[in-house]
Amino acid sequence: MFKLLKTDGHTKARLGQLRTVHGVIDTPIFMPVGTQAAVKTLDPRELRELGAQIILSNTYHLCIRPGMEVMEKMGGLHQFMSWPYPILTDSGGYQVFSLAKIRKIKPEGVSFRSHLDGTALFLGPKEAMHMQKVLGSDIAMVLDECPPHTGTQRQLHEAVERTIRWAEHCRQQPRAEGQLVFGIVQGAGRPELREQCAKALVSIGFDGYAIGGVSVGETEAEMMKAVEYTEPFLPADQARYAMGLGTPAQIVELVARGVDMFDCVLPTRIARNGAAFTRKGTVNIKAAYCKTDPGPIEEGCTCFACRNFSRAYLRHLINVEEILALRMISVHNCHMYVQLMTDIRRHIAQETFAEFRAEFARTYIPSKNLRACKVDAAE
RNA sequence: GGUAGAAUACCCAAGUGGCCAACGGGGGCAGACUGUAAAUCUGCUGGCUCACGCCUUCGAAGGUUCGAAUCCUUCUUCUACCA
Repeated sequence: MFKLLKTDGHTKARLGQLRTVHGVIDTPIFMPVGTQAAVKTLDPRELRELGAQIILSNTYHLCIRPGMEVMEKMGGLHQFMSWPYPILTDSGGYQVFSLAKIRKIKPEGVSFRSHLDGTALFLGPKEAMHMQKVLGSDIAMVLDECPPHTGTQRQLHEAVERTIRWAEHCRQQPRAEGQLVFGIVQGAGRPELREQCAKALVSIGFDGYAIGGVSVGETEAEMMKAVEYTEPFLPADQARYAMGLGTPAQIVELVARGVDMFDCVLPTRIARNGAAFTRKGTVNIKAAYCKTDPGPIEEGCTCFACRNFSRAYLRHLINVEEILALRMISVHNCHMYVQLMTDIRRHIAQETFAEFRAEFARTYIPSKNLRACKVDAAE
């Protein structure tokens, strides 16, 4: 259950705690993504050392491999992956949208084919909740429909209607002991749909509310708008979770808009592609200028990678394709995200969050792509 | 000493008269990545403008031809075999 400890005086930022079966987590919080029962390249000890309190995993992927029979026999996800701390599982709604090409949406769920071997699968509210019960996650997500943000008004409206209906069904399903269930607000960039969806979910009543349908190809400005259209309709005494977001700068902005929970593949994915997040922006460790750079990824960082290795060494490891490079940059990036959240919480507690936000916006240089979004936002 | 073969951009390597500034790899450089089908994907990689275009390249020097990396001559270097 969520406990709101403090609300920032100048922004909508909140300080809170969410009690789950496997422990209490502090919000605002970042959840590293462990889609297939592993945060790519990192082991539980490393995750714990860098400060991760909760991780995310994915029902769709675990359903395909190893399958729920295995998960059940192995005693659930925590035991299987040796992570005795909180876990949030996504329902698989996003995967159905993002990778199942041949899919048929029906009132009772989605039939589609596995991206691996084409096996015919069916995922409905009942299946999604049952699998998450088997997994034994601390927080289960309802099955939602996440349409492309470019959808027509009618498509988006239907997706919202279906998402609400499925949410009702999910709510009625049996769940694991103490498992929290979060509803997911859809509605793309349409204020009226966001409002409709949020209100309907709140009236059903969930343990927390997620804002979905973001980071699906829209601009940063549109993404912020989607959150702004949704947040006012979410209860203040419940956790709000922005699904799949975001960059460090976006997270700071979203916290200021009242979001408590985040997950994003960027820190781990970008790490494997040779780039690191710092408080000043991303650093491409592959880049030539790191060739003889004796400094750490980020000056002053206390993560294992920065305490021990130079950029020059990490760049070398990338060049010769040593796996250690991917692990160390993943350690750093996750540490950076987790540490950012710790700082955010401290600043909210000390009433200095507004200043922190302004300073961050001033000093963090986003990538070119995101800079384009900033220009977009200014218009 | 003789015979045969080979020399292509940073490296390997295709190309054997015009469609060649030259396939494809590698390497190098740059960019992308947002509820992970991602240790992935995309672009650039002779020079100048960096658009069109122009200029200099395929061991070296000559030659044949309207036109040569491609044909001929000589030279240089390397490889294999024979002495």
